[in-house]
Amino acid sequence: MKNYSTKQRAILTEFLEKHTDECLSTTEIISGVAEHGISESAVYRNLASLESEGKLRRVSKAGDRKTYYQYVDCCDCKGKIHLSCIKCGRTSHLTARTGNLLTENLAADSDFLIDKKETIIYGLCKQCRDN
Amino acid sequence: MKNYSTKQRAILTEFLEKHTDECLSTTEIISGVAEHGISESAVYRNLASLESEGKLRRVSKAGDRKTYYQYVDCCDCKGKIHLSCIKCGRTSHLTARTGNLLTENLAADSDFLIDKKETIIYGLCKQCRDN
DNA sequence: GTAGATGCAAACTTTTTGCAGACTG
DNA sequence: CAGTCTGCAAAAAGTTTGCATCTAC
Repeated sequence: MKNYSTKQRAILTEFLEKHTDECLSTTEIISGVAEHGISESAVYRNLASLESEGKLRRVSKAGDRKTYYQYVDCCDCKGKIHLSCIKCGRTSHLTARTGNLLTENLAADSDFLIDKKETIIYGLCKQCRDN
Repeated sequence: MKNYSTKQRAILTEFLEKHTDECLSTTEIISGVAEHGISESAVYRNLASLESEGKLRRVSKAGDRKTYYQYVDCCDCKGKIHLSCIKCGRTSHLTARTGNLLTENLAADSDFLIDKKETIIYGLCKQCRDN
């Protein structure tokens, strides 16, 4: 079963790429692309397919019952662990050095093999901490 | 608005404590306590309240659209970062040493203040990696 | 031409809410 | 007694699915 490149999939992907490293709720995505001509069901089907391809990650926020998605297919993200601010929602990346050190320590301490793509470190970014 | 200690809240808490560090879906929780006499709505209300007290964390699993909950109020969990195996679902803890090192590196690299309670590191545990 | 994808509407599932009665402190 | 919580049933929200039609390759 291969993917056809349809207009709808392109619109959705373009929208997600514009919002790389932001967490978007399903509702936001649906209404964000609706005007360009995609039905709700096509959005759901494409989100599921992008997720299974590993280009999209579903995340949940504390104290909020909605489903959020984050596009993680950009080259910046490759092999990097995400940092996500619980206050402003913005995402950045762990430096390779600290990431590698963590990977090594996890292996040494607990024989645990980290999945960098799935892991998100939550906390406060510099700006939000200062305010 | 203070919490009354009701029979239902006690049943739910006891159930969750029995499954510390496991991820339970809402459905599993509801059916797990139903026989002891709690309505679905009371479960939802108590889950929400435990979550807002920080005793419970909502998590989502890749490729699965359900909502999961993890009880993080046990003393073992205090101040420790969780490791969660994406294959078997079991959870363990990052050693204090590696946790502190990570905290320091995050502060030094990115001025990022980690929230240990919210952060989950995903990957493969020793057993699952070997099989 | 065929495998896939889409839109729509209906079916489901999950979660929230209103309300009267029951319980806690 | 006042403030909360519970169960139930109804409502709302979120997600999936069947089907006829359309599109990509």
